[in-house]
Amino acid sequence: METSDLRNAGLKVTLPRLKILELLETSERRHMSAEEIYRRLIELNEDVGLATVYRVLTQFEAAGLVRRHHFEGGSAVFELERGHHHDHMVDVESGKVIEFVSEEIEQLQRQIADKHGYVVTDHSLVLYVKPKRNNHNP
Amino acid sequence: METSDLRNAGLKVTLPRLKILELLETSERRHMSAEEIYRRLIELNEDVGLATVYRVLTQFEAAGLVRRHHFEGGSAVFELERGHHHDHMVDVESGKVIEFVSEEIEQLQRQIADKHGYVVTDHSLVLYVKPKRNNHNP
DNA sequence: CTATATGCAAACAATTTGCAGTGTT
DNA sequence: AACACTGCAAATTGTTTGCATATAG
Repeated sequence: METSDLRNAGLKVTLPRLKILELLETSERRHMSAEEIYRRLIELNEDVGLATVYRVLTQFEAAGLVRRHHFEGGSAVFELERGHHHDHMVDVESGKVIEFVSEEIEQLQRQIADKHGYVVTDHSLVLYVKPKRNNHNP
Repeated sequence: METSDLRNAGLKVTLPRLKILELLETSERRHMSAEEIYRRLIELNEDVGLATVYRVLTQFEAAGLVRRHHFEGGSAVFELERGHHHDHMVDVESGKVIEFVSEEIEQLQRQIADKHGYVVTDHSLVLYVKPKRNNHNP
C-alpha cells in the first residue's frame, strides 16, 4: 500500500502525500499537471496548497516514485513510476496521452550515441499525432 | 541573403530581425536561448530589447525560419531551420548539443503511430548522454 | 518533544503584452 | 503618411521559497 511506498522513500506519512499518491494510482488520467492534481484534491475536499503539491511531487520524483515530463504547452505533467519504461504519443486534437514501448528504437538510440562516443543516460521521445482520417471524410 | 528570407516570410526588414537571423546563421553555437541571443547582440552593440528577441523568434518560428526546442533546464533554445530534419543529443556534462538523423527511428515512429490509428504530425527526440569513459579512468 | 511538513504569501524565472514612440515601405 | 515594429515596463504563467504553525514519529 501507499504508506509503505512513502516509508521506503524515507518520507513521513502525511495526508497530502498519501492523497497525492492515491490520486496518481487510481486516477483515470495517468498524466497530470501539478495544477490538475491540486484542483482534483480541492474538489475532494482535501485541504492542500498548490505549493505542497509541487513540493511533494518533486520529492516523489527524487524518490523515484514519479516521473516528470515536459510535453508541449507550459506545465510539466507527472505520472506514477510503474517500473516499465515507456515513451509517449500525444494526440494533439484531444490531448490524450498514449504510452508505447519500442525496444528497437531504444537500441538504435544506444547505437547512435555509441557511434558518437557517448552513453545514453536518459532520453525523451514524444510523438505528436493526430487520428488517421478515412480518405472520404476530410 | 537574409533580406529576402524576411521578405519571403512577409516580415518587414528591420535591424533586429536582420541581426538575429545573421547571428543564428553565423554563430558557432547553433542552438541558443533568447537570453543568449539577446546578450550576444548587446555585446555587439546592437540596441535591442529582450522582448523583441522573443517576438522575433516567435515570428521566425511561425514563418518556418527557426525551430524551437525545449531541452532540460528552464529556457527554450532556437536553431535555424536548415531544411534537414534531425534530432538532438545533449551532452549533460558539457551542455554540447549534437545533431543526428536516423531514418530507421523515424520509420519506426511512423509504424508505431500507425499501429495505434494515428499519423505523426511532429515529434521530439532528445538523448541525454555522457562521454564514454575509458575503463581505467573512472 | 523534536524534526519535518504544511499552507500561505511573497519571490522567481521565462515569456508575453500594452503602449507610446520609431522606422519601413 | 500609414502601419508594422520596437523598447520599455508592467503583466502573466509556472514553479519555488521563507516563515510561522501544525503534525508525525
